[in-house]
Amino acid sequence: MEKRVRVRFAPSPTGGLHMGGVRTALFNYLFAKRHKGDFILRIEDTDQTRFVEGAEEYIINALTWCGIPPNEGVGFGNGKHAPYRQSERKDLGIYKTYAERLIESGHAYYAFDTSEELDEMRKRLEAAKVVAPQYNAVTRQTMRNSLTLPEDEVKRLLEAETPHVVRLKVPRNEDIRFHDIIRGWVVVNSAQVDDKVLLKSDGMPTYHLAHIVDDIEMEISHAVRGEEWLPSAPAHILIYKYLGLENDMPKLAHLPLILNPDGHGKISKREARFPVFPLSWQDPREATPYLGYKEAGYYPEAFVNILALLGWNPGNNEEIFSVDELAALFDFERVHKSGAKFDPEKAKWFNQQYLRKKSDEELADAFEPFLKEKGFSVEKPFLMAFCRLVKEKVQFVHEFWEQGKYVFVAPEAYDEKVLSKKWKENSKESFTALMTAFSNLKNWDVSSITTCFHAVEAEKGKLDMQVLRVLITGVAGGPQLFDMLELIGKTAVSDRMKQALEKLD
RNA sequence: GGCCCGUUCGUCUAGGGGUUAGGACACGUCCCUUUCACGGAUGAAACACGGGUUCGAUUCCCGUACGGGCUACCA
Repeated sequence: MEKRVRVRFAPSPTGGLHMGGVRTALFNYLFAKRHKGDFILRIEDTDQTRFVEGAEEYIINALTWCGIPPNEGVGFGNGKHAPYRQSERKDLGIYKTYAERLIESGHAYYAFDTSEELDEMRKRLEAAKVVAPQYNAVTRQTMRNSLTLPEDEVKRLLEAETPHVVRLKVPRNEDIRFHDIIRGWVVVNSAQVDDKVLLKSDGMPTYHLAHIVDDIEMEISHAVRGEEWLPSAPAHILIYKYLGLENDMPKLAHLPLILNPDGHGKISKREARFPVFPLSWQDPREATPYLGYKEAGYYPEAFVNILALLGWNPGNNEEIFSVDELAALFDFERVHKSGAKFDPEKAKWFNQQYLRKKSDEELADAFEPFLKEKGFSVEKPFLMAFCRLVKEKVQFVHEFWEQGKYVFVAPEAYDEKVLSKKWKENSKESFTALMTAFSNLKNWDVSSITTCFHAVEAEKGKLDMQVLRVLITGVAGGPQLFDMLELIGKTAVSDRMKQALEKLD
């Protein structure tokens, strides 16, 4: 019988959760949904030195904003496997029990080496032209551990509470073979694996031990994580094996990384030319906050959509998917092996697709605060009409201002390019006639404006619409002109034309 | 350096032993439009290289190159 699908997202609270992390969370969420399983948030706070205030809360908020909330875990309700913070689980003695099991079966040992001694060992090896110095089957024989020290000495050190770690005893030369859902079979020789620290001298487990213990205890069915974990997977396989849990271990899936658009490497927060965090992140150690996708004007649906298509796609030409649609389609079979460079331009396009689906009312409500900030306040129906007109031109709500501010403010300058090309000898006369005709109009709506415009043209000859646009708005482009005129209003249009015609000869 | 993973247009990708190698973003052109967009059409643009295997390889295998990851008492 297949195990119930239970997956986890297990970040460490060492900073803001960036988009790579969100993508990992997303794939976990999607997979859980698809199989009607559980999605768990576990906080891996085993490194006290890297703990960052506010990070955990940020992670919870970010997942919530993205619309991919876990249904179990820190911040999302306790299941029967609480607690979900590793620091709390450590206090329960969970990890120590497993570490002791490994020691008893001879697969782990105590090591008393100080960090100075470890440094010395590395230096010595480097001097001897060893390219990758590591604590392993060979070097452990020269170090101070329960494998080299006399039994009574070890006992004495332990009783004296001498600082020590517990290390995994990795065999010297043994092929470790494991299966990854995305990558297939991977084989690594144990000579490449060092004797990983399982329990640190402060009593905390390392990631390597802790995640295995928790995945087992929490009945995790699939361990889905970033590709950066692939090299340590062989050590993890060994731990499962030595614990006798090979058959209970979760299936492994290592996700491809999200890479920087132009430069190299995985995406980093320093890149700064586009947001890397879902929500703005203020690191307590830094002065300036990082802008998030939310603050940049992205819809969470768009953000999630973008992320979903980085390293996965449904196999057809469709690109716009809601989270629910993604969940119905998602499959590790279709997850790529190679990393994907993130394209900020396409990200904007995605947001535009979602913006266009919004109603005029939603857009008006969203834009209102921006307008207010600029010092304007208008009736809702007016703002809705405004949004209807301008929405085709924007990718973000805040762009409504830049793209349509002339509806609210009379222009101070007029597009030189258009005027130098299209402003003719008789332009002033014809547009003055148009202005007069406009001011005599009884009804101020698109059809009256259109009729009036044509009537003046019949009398005075062709009137250039782009010139008219420039006279009213100052700029060469914008939404449907006559609709704009209607919106701006008869009085304002007349005033603006008058002002413009006075400035132009 | 070592180990591991990868490699289709600039980017995200579809495809897969025989295809005019498809789509999307960005870019160019045209149509629609008395303005501006949207929209539509269209163009340029890719199988990293070298060896195999095969009647045939972009697709399978091996090398090379390139890219990425890891190489901590960090995750």
